Amino acid sequence: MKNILIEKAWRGADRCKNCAIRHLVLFSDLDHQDFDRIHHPIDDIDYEPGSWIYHQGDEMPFVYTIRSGLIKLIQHLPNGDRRIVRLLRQGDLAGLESLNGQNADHDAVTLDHVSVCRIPRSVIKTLQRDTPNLHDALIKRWQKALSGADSWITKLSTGNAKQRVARLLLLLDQASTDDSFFLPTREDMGAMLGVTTESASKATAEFKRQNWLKALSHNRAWIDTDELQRQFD
Amino acid sequence: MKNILIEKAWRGADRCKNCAIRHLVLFSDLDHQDFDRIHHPIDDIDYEPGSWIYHQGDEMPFVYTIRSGLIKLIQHLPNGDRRIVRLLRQGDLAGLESLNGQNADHDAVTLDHVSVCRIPRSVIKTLQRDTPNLHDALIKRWQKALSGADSWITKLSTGNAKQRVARLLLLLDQASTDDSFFLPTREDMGAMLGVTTESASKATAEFKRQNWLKALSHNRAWIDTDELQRQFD
DNA sequence: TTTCAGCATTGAAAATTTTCAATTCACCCG
DNA sequence: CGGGTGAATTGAAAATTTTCAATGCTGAAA
Repeated sequence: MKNILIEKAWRGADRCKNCAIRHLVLFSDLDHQDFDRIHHPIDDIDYEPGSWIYHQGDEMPFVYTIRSGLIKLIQHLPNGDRRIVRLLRQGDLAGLESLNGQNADHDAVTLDHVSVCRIPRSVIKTLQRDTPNLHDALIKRWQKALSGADSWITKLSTGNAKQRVARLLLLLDQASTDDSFFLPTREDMGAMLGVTTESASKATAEFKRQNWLKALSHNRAWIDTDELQRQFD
Repeated sequence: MKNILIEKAWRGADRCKNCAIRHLVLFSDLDHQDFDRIHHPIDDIDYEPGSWIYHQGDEMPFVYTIRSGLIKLIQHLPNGDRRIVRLLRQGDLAGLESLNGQNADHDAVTLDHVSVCRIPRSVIKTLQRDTPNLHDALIKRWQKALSGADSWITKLSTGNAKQRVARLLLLLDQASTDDSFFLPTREDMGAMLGVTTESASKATAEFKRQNWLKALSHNRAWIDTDELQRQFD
């Protein structure tokens, strides 16, 4: 049994070396020698849309590199209110707080089909001791998460409902590689913006009427970025 | 001239060794040998209330450990709107983004009398190469900043104006060591909560009428935490 | 093809927030 | 002690958002 696990571990680290998106993920700067230090299984996992990766309060033995797809981080208030506080996409890390031994700060829920690479905390800890490159990579993730959180406050939690929806659409569009982008449900939009589902819907519908937003296939949309920017900046 | 600077540098590092709040600041885990690596001046600086420590967009050659006092981080939107996105207090780091070579993400403005310890980025970079302890300390600061940002979103940017004001007061009270706490201006409260100055004022005044909030000396207040929690949680 | 379930949209009334214009308050200064 | 200044508070009207209920739309299942 032990052998099987170790075998799996090595396969895991080997996969990392040849990972197609390695330049985007956590191990981009490691060299071959570094990989040889990894003695714990790193697994690729796929999730259906709407899957819970972990729950707020869970113990966190893993950190997750997102290979593809979109994840929402939900935080609950004692009174039952909840906000989506961040979206994670390719190259981001979910469960950063595990590295400090903390329990999960959020629910992590997939918005579409998501593929992650699940890394035991112990692997990070081990590598951290000897590979400065990993430090830098981690610091960069932390920095990115933090500036994401800041702009979530200034862009998505400030101004009236239409402004917020416009800024959310612009952010989603900007983060997308092609010219369409993921359009969340109105309920999720509301939870991101701190407004009701109906308010999110009213703003969205208004933008559609103005032809500033066009729904394409399921969950995908296009926007007139210039016009939205001009109107709501 | 060079000698003067180096002399100053040694004095700086020496001060750190004997710093009264060293357990709270960035260098808590360094040993004597580590301090000997510091060859750049670390200065103690005091600021009057309302001083700008740096401006959004500034190049950032320093990171600042807060020894005492309270700092607001302000972020501006292109349209001129602005939000206070975080408060920093003893032991927190301002200008984290400097460590990635980025320009300042915020204005940092003192709310009361503030004393900081200004550390050149180069010192951190140098120490980082050789002292794993500093890594951990940095990671912890980042983690704290991030979870602060998250709860800013869920607690201070969600719900109606009264709820937000109540949660802000509870946070300020909780962070305080004695039984009074720093009560910001209504304008700053508004900028923290994403509501107008008047809305912040109306909620605050209402709490005073209910005797859930009492203004003490200038800028200091007391709250009935149980009652505020029960009412607005 | 029809039906159904789950979103999305809409409308109207109620509630909240903003806006704008006074006051009022607290404190500093001469 | 009186005046003056900046912040805080208040009130009323306008604007926005929520609430609640109804209706529409779309894709998947039968």
